[in-house]
Amino acid sequence: MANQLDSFFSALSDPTRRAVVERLVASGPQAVSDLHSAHDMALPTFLKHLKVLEAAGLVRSEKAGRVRTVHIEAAPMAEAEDWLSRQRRLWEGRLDRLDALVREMEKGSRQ
Amino acid sequence: MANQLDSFFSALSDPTRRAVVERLVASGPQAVSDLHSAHDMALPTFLKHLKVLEAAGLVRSEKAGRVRTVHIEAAPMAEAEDWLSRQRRLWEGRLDRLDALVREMEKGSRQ
DNA sequence: GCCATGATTAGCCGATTGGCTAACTTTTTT
DNA sequence: AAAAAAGTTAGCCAATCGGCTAATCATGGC
Repeated sequence: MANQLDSFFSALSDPTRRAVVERLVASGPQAVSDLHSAHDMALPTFLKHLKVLEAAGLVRSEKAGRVRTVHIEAAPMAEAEDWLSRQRRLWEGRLDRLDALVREMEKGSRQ
Repeated sequence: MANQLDSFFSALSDPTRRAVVERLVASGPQAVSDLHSAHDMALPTFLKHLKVLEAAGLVRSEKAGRVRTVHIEAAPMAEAEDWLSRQRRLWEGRLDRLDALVREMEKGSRQ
């Protein structure tokens, strides 16, 4: 995937993966099988989701013995949030200017 | 797509579609072919992207004569932004509690 | 009335996605 | 040493995605 935003948004477009992120944020680092236990799918399928999250940089993991522990990497989420809020601010700016224009026109037509 | 967030994030995971959103936010409503002119792909391909955006509720369009004009629908973007910022706040809250715990432990070990 | 313009529909194609099972490896536990 | 637990790898499958061309429809200008 070319852009960072591509893989971030794409990773978050799946409800299983958002649930994993939510759980890691809410309850801290978890083992793969603990995370898996909340989802009704085969483990290899679930592992693929984790790999997508890891490839997007949203999550990291370390293996100790036979247990792999996964934790959130919150920083990249800020990037997506920034994009969205930048668009929102631009959009609100447009509305303000439109507003001003309307007021200007009303003032003009008032005499 | 089941969830609203699914289709929002999925719609925004493509650079062409983000570019369309950016342009509509920055420059206001545009005709389909005006939007298309900025992208090096066949018109039917581009139309599919617009349909994805429209299905996600990020964009609306009206046809007048033979021209279809597309405009942004900013409200749904707030939903994705909210999800992200909620996660960030929860995450920061965890960090704060962790911080407090570390300070507590340091205080304990100090005598 | 005809032609150009703007958009749309239908259908093809290869790559990716999200699911599965089966088989295997590595580490603990007994 | 054997068995159980935790992951991992390989490979299959159907559905979706993002691209294309060709053909069609609808409207506007001449």
